Amino acid sequence: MNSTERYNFKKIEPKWQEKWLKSKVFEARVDHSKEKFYCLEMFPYPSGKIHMGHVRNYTIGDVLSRYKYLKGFNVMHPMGWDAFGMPAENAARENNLNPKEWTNKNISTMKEQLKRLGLSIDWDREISTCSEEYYKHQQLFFLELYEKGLVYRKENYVNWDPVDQTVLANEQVIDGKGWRSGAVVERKKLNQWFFNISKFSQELLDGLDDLNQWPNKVKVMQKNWIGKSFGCEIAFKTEGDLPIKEIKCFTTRPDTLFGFSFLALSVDHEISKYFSEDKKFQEFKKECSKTGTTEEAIAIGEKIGFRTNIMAINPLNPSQKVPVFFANFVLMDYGFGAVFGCPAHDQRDFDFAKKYDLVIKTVVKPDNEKNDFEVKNEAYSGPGVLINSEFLNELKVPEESILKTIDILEREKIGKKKINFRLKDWGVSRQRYWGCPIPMAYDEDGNVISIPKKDLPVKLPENVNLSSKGNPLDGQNDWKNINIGGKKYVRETDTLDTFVCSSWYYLRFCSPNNNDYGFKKEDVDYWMPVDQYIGGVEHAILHLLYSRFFMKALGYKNKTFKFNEPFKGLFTQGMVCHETYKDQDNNWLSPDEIEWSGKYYQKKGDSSQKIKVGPSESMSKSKKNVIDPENIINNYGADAVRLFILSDSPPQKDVQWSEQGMSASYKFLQKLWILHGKVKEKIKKNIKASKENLNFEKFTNQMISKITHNLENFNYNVIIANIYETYNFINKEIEKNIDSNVLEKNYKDILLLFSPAIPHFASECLEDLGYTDLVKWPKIKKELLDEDKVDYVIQINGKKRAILNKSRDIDQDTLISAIKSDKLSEKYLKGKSIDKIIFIKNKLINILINE
RNA sequence: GGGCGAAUGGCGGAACUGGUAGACGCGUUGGACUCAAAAUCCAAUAGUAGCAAUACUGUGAGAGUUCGAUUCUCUCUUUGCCCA
Repeated sequence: MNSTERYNFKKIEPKWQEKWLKSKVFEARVDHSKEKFYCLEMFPYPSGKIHMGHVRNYTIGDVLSRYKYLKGFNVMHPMGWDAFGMPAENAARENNLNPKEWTNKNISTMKEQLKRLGLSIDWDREISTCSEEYYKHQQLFFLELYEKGLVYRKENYVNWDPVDQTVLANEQVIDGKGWRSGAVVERKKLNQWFFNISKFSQELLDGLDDLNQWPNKVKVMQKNWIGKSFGCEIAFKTEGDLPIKEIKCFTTRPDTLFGFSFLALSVDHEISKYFSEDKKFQEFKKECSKTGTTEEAIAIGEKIGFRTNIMAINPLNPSQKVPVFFANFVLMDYGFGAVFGCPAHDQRDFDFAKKYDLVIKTVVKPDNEKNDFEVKNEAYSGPGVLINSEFLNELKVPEESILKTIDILEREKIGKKKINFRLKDWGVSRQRYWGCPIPMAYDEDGNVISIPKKDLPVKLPENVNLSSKGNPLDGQNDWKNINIGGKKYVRETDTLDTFVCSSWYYLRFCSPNNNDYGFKKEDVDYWMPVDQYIGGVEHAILHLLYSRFFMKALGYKNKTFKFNEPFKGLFTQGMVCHETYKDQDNNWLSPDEIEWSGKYYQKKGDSSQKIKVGPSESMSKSKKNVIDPENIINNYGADAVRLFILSDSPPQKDVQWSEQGMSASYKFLQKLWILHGKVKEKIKKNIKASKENLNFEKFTNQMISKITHNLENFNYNVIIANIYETYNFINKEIEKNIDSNVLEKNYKDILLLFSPAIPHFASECLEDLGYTDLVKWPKIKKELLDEDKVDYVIQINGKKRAILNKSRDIDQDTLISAIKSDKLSEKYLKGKSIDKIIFIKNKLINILINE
């Protein structure tokens, strides 16, 4: 090598990538003599090309894997493809392709792109969820869960797109219309398959306590999603001309029962059937569906009700009878689809009562109010004391009041203590082609049977007409009509939600080639749980909760895993953002359609078109603020991209893409390369010296300590700063006379410290010095960390006045006399008396004087 | 509406357990090299005053605890994210 030669990543990066692949250094094998480390990033959806979000996600994971590898762990760092899903089906329909071909083509493109990032992946473990080899195991799991009673079928309301003849997920309904067809979405009852995730509500909640390596915010989100509430089930007796004698409600505030002034029902409540002939009720129902059924619409929208002729009786005060309403703010999903209204202490009930002129009776007063306190302009939902509640008066709200009231209700057999969860069962049926077939069938009477396990997998048929309306599998008569044991059956034509595929892929990575079951127990026992899982926070709830559920469901009843939770550590990285640009007609422009004129941005080659620069937002195709990683890697190389994507922000926060930052990272590697040449030359000179050695050793040692600490804490942006610091230091120090042996040893350690972030570069430099097979993370020499001289901060009355470099471990008096002999004394202490001295060993002294 | 965070130079961000605020990078300015530009190198860069040494102010605002607060406590403001 010649030090004047530029660092040629185009030659060097492919060289190392090939080397790593051929020598299988990243191949993971069960080895009980070593401690394992399972590093997993959320696997990508093969949409076509990788994007910057992937680059960031996988770079973060790679830094960690490489570090753990050097630390001596047996690392497993696999990669796969979340390959089923709608985009493939849509793309295939639009371009008249086969989803499988489309998907596999994307996979091979993206795989090549990922390889060019130099990731330390064991590609022998690659899996794809759309392969039979994968989904056949999933079908078996489905049957196992079915046998355990964790899978069932029921009728449920869905968002139905009447044009596309399909079910839409909530997020596919935009302003009440289908995202693709634009048709007004209907509510429709459909038979669907469900996973009984709510059976594990309490377990899923309790499990969160043990996940101390998860971000707190994710745990809080899951906790809220599970939504445990403690309360009471109350049966209200009713009067009226309907054959209904009581209505059950769930409430978390039974203590406000004396403030009861109406009972509100969901329009889907079973009682609604008695009103099916009532035109006014039908109109009301229609009105309700306009405002939408999401809780958001309900919270913001107007509360409306439909008054029935039924009256409900207050169980604690039978002389009180209140009207029963249907109301748009009650959801059938929550409790029993019925709530009792206490306007004084619930804002929603308050608004409703005002509108329909209902009684507002105050039953809770804040502690600092008198007994005649009355709720006036808004509901009071805070703590206090019960009033106007007869035998409940003076109970403390909420500590005493709720439990005491429940006791009374239970004694009187009016109510029951109850825990309610918000978490609903997981509907897994999708009326789609490109998914895992559900291994079930129906006989002529509609009775369900499961496909015999020996007949698995239920393969997806290949040549399917995707342009038909509705579920393409419905039209596949050859495929759908089957014969089991001489009897005719029709296959289930729905496929599984793709979240099912991603709920167990982390297990498959442990035994990717095991043919007769989804995994091998001994593999899973060794590798699981995932030590570090890395991905976007957008999966904080669904994917992570489903995976946790799946683990528990597989272990339920028969199998026991050595662990309860699939992901021991979780890290959620931020998004990659970029400025947005619009021309004067408000059309989005991509960064390469614009240029800097010297004063403002203009359209390339058109100085008359001034560009409006918008805020930096997450990269998205619709806003055209996307930077294609492939171009960037071609121009700057993988290490430079890794360096930049790590450098600018802490990994858990959003990072702002900048061209300048990117090119600075590239230039830095060039400088580092030149420096490497200088160091190498110095090493070759075989200098014997001792004078400056300690300096270099101390610095290296400090860097080992800093970078190790920062790696352990995901401060990856600081690691990059540490690399720059190291460059600055060596670049100055190298001018001095350094012993060649010492230089070589320490510089080798420094290159090792660099290698998780910029692996190609570091490997090349190490090889250039003759180090080819290094798997040892440098150790800190404790004795070098302690300097024999220490900077003491000298404060006078809490203000920093000087820094004195004195011997380590000196006592207070020695330091004081040193200060007194310093010019400091003349300036600040002369003629003043010292009141008090605060002395912190090896750090600081604070002298308090009389001014 | 509820929950959880965040707020530090022109910008992104450092600061281990309360103990030198602003590491590192970007940008900007000045200089060197060059016929010139780019690239590269050197230097400066929180604010105010000053030629300077230096002094004072300063981590969203206000209070509190402390010898000492970016860090701990309370109130407020702004903002982000999540559930809706």
